[in-house]
Amino acid sequence: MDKIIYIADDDDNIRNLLKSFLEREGYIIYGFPTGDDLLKRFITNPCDLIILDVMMPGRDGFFILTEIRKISNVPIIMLTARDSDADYIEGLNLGSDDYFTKPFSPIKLVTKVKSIFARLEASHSISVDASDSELVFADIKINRKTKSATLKGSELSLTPNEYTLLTYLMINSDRAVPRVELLDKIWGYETEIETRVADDTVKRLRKKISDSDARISTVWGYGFRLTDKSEQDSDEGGE
Amino acid sequence: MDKIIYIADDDDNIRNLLKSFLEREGYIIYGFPTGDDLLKRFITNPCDLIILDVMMPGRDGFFILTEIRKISNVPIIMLTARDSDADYIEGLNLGSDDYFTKPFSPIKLVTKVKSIFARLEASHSISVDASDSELVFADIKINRKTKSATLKGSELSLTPNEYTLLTYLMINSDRAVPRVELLDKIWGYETEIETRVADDTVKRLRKKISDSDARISTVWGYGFRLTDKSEQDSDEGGE
DNA sequence: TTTATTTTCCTCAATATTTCACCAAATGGA
DNA sequence: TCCATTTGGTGAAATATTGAGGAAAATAAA
Repeated sequence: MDKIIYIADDDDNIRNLLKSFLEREGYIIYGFPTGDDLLKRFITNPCDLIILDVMMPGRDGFFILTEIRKISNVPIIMLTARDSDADYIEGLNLGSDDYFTKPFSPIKLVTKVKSIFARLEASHSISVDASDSELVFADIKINRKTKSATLKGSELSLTPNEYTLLTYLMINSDRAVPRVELLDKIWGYETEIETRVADDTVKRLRKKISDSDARISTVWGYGFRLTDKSEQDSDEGGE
Repeated sequence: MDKIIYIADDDDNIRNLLKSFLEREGYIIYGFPTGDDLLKRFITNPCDLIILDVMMPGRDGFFILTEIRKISNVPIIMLTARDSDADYIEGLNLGSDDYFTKPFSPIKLVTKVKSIFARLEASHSISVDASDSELVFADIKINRKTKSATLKGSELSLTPNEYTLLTYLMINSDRAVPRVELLDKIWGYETEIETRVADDTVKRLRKKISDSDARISTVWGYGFRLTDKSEQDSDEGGE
């Protein structure tokens, strides 16, 4: 019911325009001036649909689209000022659900949004957002709606950075995450900056989840990876 | 059912023409000679639809349109003597729902008005009174029809802002609500403004519901969330 | 108008969080 | 083995966020 939609567009007018039209339909809208802002927020607070402008300061809509597609299959609608087939194809290939060329009719976009949700409902995929809102790894659970994390059922009190970092590691628990990627996604450092903030946060996080079966293991010279103690016994308690 | 429509146009003939056509459809019509008059009235007495002439003495229709859009999503139809694409685009971008160029057919305008209302009805939008008129969380009840709140059965006397804030938190009791969302939805601040009015209202509200099982807990660096003292151990939201 | 109520602003204090500096320990390569 | 580099630990400094009290401003009521 309360579908949440994120919009990234550097043009305030467009953002507010879409916002007012979509809010009138009962959706909850958040606007972001850049795709990076949206992406960062999406990691900790997934939404039900995304509207992305292609031309934006910072990294463009196609880049953000691919980044989001790595971690979610949330419906994405692209907006562009240009009207070339190449763009259209690229957007669709990268995984966008639809494509609007500016200037566009807000009414039509609203209609599209509604039809996307209707399609999802129809395919009775048991509430798309529900599956996204809870993350589980070993004995750790994260409820992204309430922004809370629990370890063996009891509340883990995490700070904002710790929460975001753990969330990101859990989304990507199938791979090792490079340190620069964490600095990019969580701290927004796009260039290589000499900083150990990520290590600091990992350090504190490790302390807080020390009772867990999950651990944040170091990938030397690269980054970190979530691992599960109980699945490690191949070379420990083997005998 | 009795939809109220405001019309701003400096031309008496147009106003009366539209008035008679729309009244014949059962709508209640108020005419204003300038957009400023309409805006002033709208602030205290919102209506269900607005028809705005672009060319008017005082501030023009586009200006009034943006002003209204800051505070409301009410459908707006623009009228203009000019017939340029630029106008059309600007009107749509600023958030008008449709656009008529003088001279226009009153019949078509009536049709448009009806279709706008039909669309709103169809989208079963979460109009304030639509779904649940009564909200309950722990020992707090809110009756949205009478705009009253009770705690363990006895009347809670809330000020307008407190009432709105509590209502919003109760509607969204399944999730943490960011501060910016409150500022947007309740105070209408679209951009990020350095203000602590939300905290102030939360402060006063907390004092008033201090005897309740419900509490407004802060989500550090993010916002607030309604929680229930009596079920602190496991708080898995349904969705 | 005056008065009462409500809202916002302001400042300070109390916390919570993040970052940094320094050094010890661990790692991988020659 | 040594050496350069990376990582982890401790603790303290620098930042940020929130809460409380009360004053000022705005709003509504009388």
